[in-house]
Amino acid sequence: MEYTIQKLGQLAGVSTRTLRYYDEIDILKPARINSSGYRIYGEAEVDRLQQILFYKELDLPLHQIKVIVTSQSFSPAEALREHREKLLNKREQLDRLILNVEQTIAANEGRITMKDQEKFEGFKKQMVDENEQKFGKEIREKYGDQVIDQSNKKVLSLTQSEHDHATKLAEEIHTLLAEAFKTGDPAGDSAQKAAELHKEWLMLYWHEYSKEAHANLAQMYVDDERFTAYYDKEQPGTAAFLRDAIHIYTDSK
Amino acid sequence: MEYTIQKLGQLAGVSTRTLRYYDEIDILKPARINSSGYRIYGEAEVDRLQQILFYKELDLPLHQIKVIVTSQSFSPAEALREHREKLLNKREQLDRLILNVEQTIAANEGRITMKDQEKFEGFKKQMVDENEQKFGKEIREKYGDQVIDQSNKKVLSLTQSEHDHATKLAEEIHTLLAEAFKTGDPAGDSAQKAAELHKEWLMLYWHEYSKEAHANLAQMYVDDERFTAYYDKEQPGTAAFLRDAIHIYTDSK
DNA sequence: TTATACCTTTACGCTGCGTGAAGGTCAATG
DNA sequence: CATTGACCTTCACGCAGCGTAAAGGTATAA
Repeated sequence: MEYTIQKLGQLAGVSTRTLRYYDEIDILKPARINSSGYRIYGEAEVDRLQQILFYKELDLPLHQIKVIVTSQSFSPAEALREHREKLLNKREQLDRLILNVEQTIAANEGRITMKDQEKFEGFKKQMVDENEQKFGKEIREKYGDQVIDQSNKKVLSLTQSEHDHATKLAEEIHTLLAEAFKTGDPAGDSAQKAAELHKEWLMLYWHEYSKEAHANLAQMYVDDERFTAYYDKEQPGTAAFLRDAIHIYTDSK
Repeated sequence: MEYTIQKLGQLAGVSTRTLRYYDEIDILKPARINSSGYRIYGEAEVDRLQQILFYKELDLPLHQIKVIVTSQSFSPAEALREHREKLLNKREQLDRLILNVEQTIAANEGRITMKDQEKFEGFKKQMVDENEQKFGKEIREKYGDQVIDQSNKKVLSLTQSEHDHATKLAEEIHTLLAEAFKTGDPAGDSAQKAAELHKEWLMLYWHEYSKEAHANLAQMYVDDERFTAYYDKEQPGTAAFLRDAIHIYTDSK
């Protein structure tokens, strides 16, 4: 059985333009060209087109489909698994997006309040930027680009309620820490509670938690004067106290 | 505070190319152009850019964002709600896709078995095409384009297991119907069971079920010789019998 | 003065076709 | 036999949202 371009198109449910395009990008060539220059397709081409359409339904890009169908020895399993990962990521992202859209609708009938949403968005970006400027190079050297990029991405993808949560946590930590500092005991209840909240706070920004990283960060609070200044603002010695509390906390777990 | 293009880009986390593009499509114009032809942005532009980026995070297309930010009176709520619908559809589609990919991986280590998958895909398309050719015009006139397009889309998006299910159902219906026909009683147990299975089968292809539509279809089985031929193939009178059974079934519900 | 880091416009590239335009071919019809 | 209509062909632009040169002007510090 032989098919002209339109016949094949009808059979498979694709346009003639699509078939010409597939010819152009060498993913499906006609079996032969007749004396008038018409494209003639045979059974083999029908089979191949069906393969192509099958993978296309799985939303694979054509250049990948090309690899799969042109090298018959190639195993599509790995490509599909990889593709599956991408789809899962896409869905996660989509879920976040939907949540954000819904929150926006609910909050303001869709209108951004300059005082809130905008500041919020601006704030997140500013935060990432500031962090980059302040600590970018050294932290990137220490932890590698990937870790930092992931963290930045996580910050930017925080929803407003998550961000509010982080802010509240930071306040609680501050209060608790001031209280604990008075007792002078980094192993005490309030100090340990502060360390735990600090871990919770961290997990909003880091994509994975480890005791070691947490302990390291605590040490950095003392080593780096920019951090020290932040924590010692009201009570000198608070940064060191927090470090001790965190170290006791991470050791005890 | 005034910003050059790069400053603004850094502040907001977008490329200079993006800002030039936004200028080009009239979505964000600089406050002024200085004597050297440089774009100079002010606070108002920062605000506007933040709005734009906010909506962009919600994945709205730029032309829609343009409408929202250029007409300050316009309420974004409806646009967002509409957008939300699209996102939800997208997620549904994505879920189907993931399921299909996973099934494919599980079934064959990703390789298509020509005898199964291909036939399957081909079959679905053939089915839709055949239906279009046979009944397209009259059914479209009767039920409207939308209903038919939706139904066709649903058929094409069936997963293999759903399709297998449909096939099994069709077989069961046939067997049951032949059995019931012998009793001659369309209100009997087996005939009513057949009608119920027929409803279940239908719901795989129709995007919504109604008793009226089901009853109408049953009548069509008798009125239209193409259907009648199909059901009466082994036992003349089966189509009418099925119609009666379905009518009793839909009336009793 | 020169290096370097900015800035400008212009324009092609990417994906997967849809949609003409301009022009041949084939089969049936007046 | 010429015309009609339904095919076919090859360009080639358009779509979204920029990335990425290329080619050249400008600001600033060494």
